[in-house]
Formats: sequence, structure tokens, C-alpha cells
Amino acid sequence: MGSPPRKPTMQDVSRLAGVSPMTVSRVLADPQRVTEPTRRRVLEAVAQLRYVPDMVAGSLSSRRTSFIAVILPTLTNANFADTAHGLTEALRPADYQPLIGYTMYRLDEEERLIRAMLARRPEAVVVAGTVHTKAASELLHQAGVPVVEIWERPDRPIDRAVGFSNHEAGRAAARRLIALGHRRIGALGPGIDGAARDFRGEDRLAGFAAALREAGLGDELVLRHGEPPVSFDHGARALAVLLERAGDVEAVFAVSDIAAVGALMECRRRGIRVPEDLSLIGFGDFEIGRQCVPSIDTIRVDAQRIGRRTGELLLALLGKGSPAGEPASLDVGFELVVRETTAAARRERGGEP
Amino acid sequence: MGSPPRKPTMQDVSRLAGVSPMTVSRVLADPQRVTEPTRRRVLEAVAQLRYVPDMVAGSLSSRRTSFIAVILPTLTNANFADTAHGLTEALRPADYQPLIGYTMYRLDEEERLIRAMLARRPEAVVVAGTVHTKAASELLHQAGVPVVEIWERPDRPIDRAVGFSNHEAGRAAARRLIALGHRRIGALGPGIDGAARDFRGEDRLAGFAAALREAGLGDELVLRHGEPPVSFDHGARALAVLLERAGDVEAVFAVSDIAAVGALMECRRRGIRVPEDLSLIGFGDFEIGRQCVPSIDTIRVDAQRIGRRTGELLLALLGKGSPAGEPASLDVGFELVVRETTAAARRERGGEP
DNA sequence: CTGAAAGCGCTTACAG
DNA sequence: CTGAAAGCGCTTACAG
Repeated sequence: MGSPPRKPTMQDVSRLAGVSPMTVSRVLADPQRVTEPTRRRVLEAVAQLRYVPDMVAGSLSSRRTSFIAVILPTLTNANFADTAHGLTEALRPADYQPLIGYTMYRLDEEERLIRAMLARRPEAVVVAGTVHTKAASELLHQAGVPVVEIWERPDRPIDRAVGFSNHEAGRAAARRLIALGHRRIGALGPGIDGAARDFRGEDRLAGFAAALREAGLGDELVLRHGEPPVSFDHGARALAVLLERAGDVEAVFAVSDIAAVGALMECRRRGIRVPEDLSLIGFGDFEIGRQCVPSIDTIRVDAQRIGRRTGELLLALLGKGSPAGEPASLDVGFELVVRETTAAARRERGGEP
Repeated sequence: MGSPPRKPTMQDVSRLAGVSPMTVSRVLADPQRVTEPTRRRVLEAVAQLRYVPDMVAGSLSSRRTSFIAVILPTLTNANFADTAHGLTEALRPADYQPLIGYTMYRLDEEERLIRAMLARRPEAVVVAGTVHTKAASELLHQAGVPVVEIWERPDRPIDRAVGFSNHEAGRAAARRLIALGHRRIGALGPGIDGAARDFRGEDRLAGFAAALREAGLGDELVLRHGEPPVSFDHGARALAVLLERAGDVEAVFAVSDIAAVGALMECRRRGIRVPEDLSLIGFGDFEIGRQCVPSIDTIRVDAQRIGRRTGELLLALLGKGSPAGEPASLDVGFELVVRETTAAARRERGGEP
């Protein structure tokens, strides 16, 4: 049996084919630049030895890794999984390899990941969010490659951005509930004192609260509660807290459909009818919100499109796509989706006392 | 402004610190092996230059990339996302970087990915499934690193395996429905004639059909229909086809909870009561099946544990974990979860005609 | 069209 | 404890 066979190198291939390593390199990189018989001999040697090129060496030599660093809060969230999917699809034809990592909503973990990924010399960095540690910001600023912040619209992007205004999404939710005539309006969102932070959810919540205040309504029922990632259970418990604080709450915005579904289940347990007794809006247009009964009103964001547009932007920036003058910042927008969990306030319908 | 500043190298650091590059390398790899004052000077230079080591060069030199290739059918499936999560968590303390790719349930895409990833010289390969193209199998056999096939129990693993028997899971579903007294039993599973194949789903379906036959029941209502990835809509349409073929079907197994939920919705639209008129079992214990009304009976698999155990196995194999004699193949099992969508056959309850 | 030389930025393996 | 030399396996940049 002997010692484990060394992996064949380009040198081994070149010897077997009777050519120089450079010729093997050319055949693999651009077969056209080599005459037909030479090419055939080389490819035969490649096949015979089952040669798999060493991109580690190739990357060092060419100073091109074909890596795109992608940093997300989590993969176990359909929205971010969709974004990763869209991005991967957009990059696939150009043979870029996404290097995916997730932070579990922690800035310290994000910094660690950014550092670890930059060590791999990616050709671009995609990162969800615009809030970073000071060191992480510095690393990104000096990365020397395109940086795209996604899922937000930063005031001062590090480089590029593809996303939407979470603040405005929160405002849209508030406007909808206010327009329905509700006055006692609450919200369920992430806490702001843990190591794990959902800054986008916080931003939606802030926009929601701002819109309430502008309408002359109080924002004291805007709850910041619990650490991300959000869960059904979290939504249920947050609603319970809210009900304890204000049994007369008429309408609630949850910064994620996941929390909204949890809140809906808590309502069912308590015999609170949705939307007759309580209106509910979520965020994210998760499948479960679409399919549950009643189906949940939400703010839809095309998560896959964020990934796809980011990928297209990168291809352009990296010289692999259309040479258009790409905008620094792209807004993919959002959309209010009215379904079965909101209704007009009773007083406006002249309903029960 | 000048030309973009070149990224600092270890050489730059060494010059600034007044030491040799080797000393910088040692400080970064194992600070203890360098005297305190030298170490401090080096770390100061690192900080001042904002030096980020080049792991591409380091990997080539040390022949260690710290990459673990992870190949999954898709990321937009909670089960596989959970597995990726568990694996990443297990590997994190050892500073391995998962290199995640997904095949969209296509074997040709899997082969392409395996080749692309082996070019990155990963220290191990994790791949969902045991069915591969001939070329992919060869690549894995000759990878020269540990290979772990997951989410199945292969008869002849390439190297290691962490998973469970999908065939047995299907049988368990059938046994449950048979024990409830049902005779006209159907199933909804993936088609077997497209480019995208869900071999694990097919295996569950085959186990289910086998159990029906052994019980003396026909398997003609076992439907193989549609390409993965499965969707609600797919489940709904498959059930419609099944009902057309056999309006008197009493019980149905869907190879994924996603399809089961779709089927459940189709029942609602048609006024078919679940479980009174039709019993339903899914697979995977997806959150939506747990939360929908009625909640769906299912076969639970601990997807995150598959990832975690795979990670632990790799750490052991790569000499970073407990030096235990790791088994070649690990069965994480599965569990029948009874909820609200199955009921005894009417004839056994003496129900309506 | 093909090849010899040099070098990418590190770490290994010796020396001192 | 520290360093000089060699080399990892490719590609770049010239030559011919």
C-alpha cells in the first residue's frame, strides 16, 4: 500500500504530457491559446492523473482568489438564506466562490469574522448591516476591495450599499395602523442591551415609534425585549408583556413575521380575536406568515433580490459585468402587504363599546 | 492621494519591528515562543500597520488551509441551514472555516462544486447524500482528506457517515398509519426523472412503499411527482393528483413537512377534514408544521445535531479533538412525533359509513 | 505558440 | 530565542 500518494501537481502533468508547466497552466486557463495537439496531450495527462489544480498556489501567484466574503447575522433565517442564495446565483457564472459566515447578531463575532475572512484575501466583502465595531470599520475601510453593506441604507456607507430603509418600513407599518383608526398602538422588537443586537429590527422599531409620535400618539407601548434571533416563543412572550402593560392595546407591529406568528398564537390562547380585537402587522413576508390562519399582514422585502443585485453590482465593480456606472447605493424598497390580521378600529366602525 | 497603498506584508511588519519575518510569524502563530519585549514590538508593528496576515500564502506554505468543504442541496431549507449552523458551531473553536456550497439537488452541480472546492485544498469534505456522479465519487475517494457523507446511512460510505436511515423513517411513517387501521394509504414524494433529485426523499418514499407492501397493502398511491426543492404549492398539487386518482384515500405521508402543509391547505380548500377525513404525516419537524393548525404529525430529525456531530467527528479525525476511536458511521436516529393530523380509521372507531 | 526565470507571502526545517 | 535559506505550486512577464 505504501505511503499515501502525493497529490499530482502541474509539474507532474507537464512531465507526463511532455510540455512545460506553463503550457499546462495555459491549457487550463485558456485552452485556445495552445495548439490542438498540445492541448489534447495535456488534457489527457490531466485526466489520467486526475489532476485538480491547486487554487491556493494559483491565488497567491495571480493575486486573485475568486472569493467573495459574505457576512450575515444567521443562516437559519429564511430572509438571509434567500439573500445568500440570490448572491450565490448571481456570482456563479463568474466562478466566484462565496465565503459565507454568520455573526449570530454579535458585533464582536462580526469583527472576528471580518478579520478571518480578510486573511483569505477575498475580492469583495458583503456584510449585512451598517453598524460595526471601530476595528471592523477600519478593517473594511482598508480592505482594498469593494465592500457592500446590505439590508440597510446607510447614511455614510463604507463603500456601496444594497438595501432599503428599515426606518421607513417601520413608519409604513405605523401609518397603516394609524390609518385604520387605531390609537392604542404597540410594537414588539429586539432589546438593545444584550451582546446580540438586531440593528435593523431596532431601526424599524424606531421608525415605527417616530411615526406614532408624529401622529400625536404615544410610543410607550413600543417594547424592546429579548435578544435576537427572534423566535415564535419570543413573540408570544413579548405580547404577553405588552398585554400586561396595556390590556386595551388595539394594534401591534412585530419587527419580524416570526414574532408576529408567536404573538398570534398567544392571542389564540388568550381568546383574543385577530383582527377583531387586535390588529397585527409583521415584517419580512415569511412563508409561515403567508400560510398561517389568519394570514399575517406584513412588510415584504425581496431578500433574494438583495442578494442578486449585490452580486450583479460586484460583477460590474470587478469588471466581469456590464461596465455601467454603478450607483453607490441601491434601494430595493419594500411593500406593505395587507392580508387578514388588520382591521379598522371599532370606534370607526361604530362597533361594540 | 497616490496609488492605492499596497497591503502590508509580514516583511513590512518585521522591518518596522526590527526583527526577522520568522519572528513575526512566530508571534502570530504562538506568541509564547518569543520573548516578551520582542513580542511587544512585533504586536505594536502589527497594530500600527493594521497588518492582516495572508492565509493564502500561509496555507500554501504550511499545506494547511483550515477549510472544511460543506456541500448541501440548498440553504433555503431549515433542516440544511440547521445542519450548516451546527457544523459551523462545532468547528468554530478550532478556527476551521466552512466553505459552504449548495447543489440545488443536482448531481452535475454537486460534481462541479466538489471539483471547485477540492481546488481550495480543504482539510475535509462534508457532503449531503450518498449518490454522486462517477467522477464526483472518484474525486472524493482520492481527495486525500476525510470525507463525511451526511443525512443518510450509506451501505458503502466513501469514508465516514453521519445520518440516519431515510428508508426506515419512511417505514416508521407507514407503520404508524397502518397501526391506526388505515388501508387506503398514499404518499407524496419527489419525481425521479428530472435533473434535480431528492434522493433522501426518494428513499423515505421507498421505505414507506415497502412497508405498505409488506402489510399486504398496495403501493399504487405512492406518488412520485415534481422536482425538488419541495414547496407548499407542490404539496397541494400532489395531493390534488392523489385525490383524483383515489378519492377514497384515508391517510397520506408527505416526504417533507413543507409538502404536508401544502397538502393540509389543499384539504382545507376542498372541505376535507384533517384528521377526521384524512390522516397526514410529514417529515422533518419544520417549525411551520409544529405551529400550523392542526399541527402536523411528523418524523423529527435533529438536523443541527447532524452538523454538530459531524464537526466533532472531524475535529477528532483532524487531531484537534478527543483522540477517541471514532466510528466510521454514526446514526443520529429519528423520532415519530404524534400531533393533530392523524387519527384512527373510521371503521375501527365504528364511525360513519 | 511555447518556455525559463522570477516571485507571490508565507512556514518548514535547520542552524546557531 | 532568533534567523537565513529553501520551497510550497502556481502565474506573471518576458523572450524566443
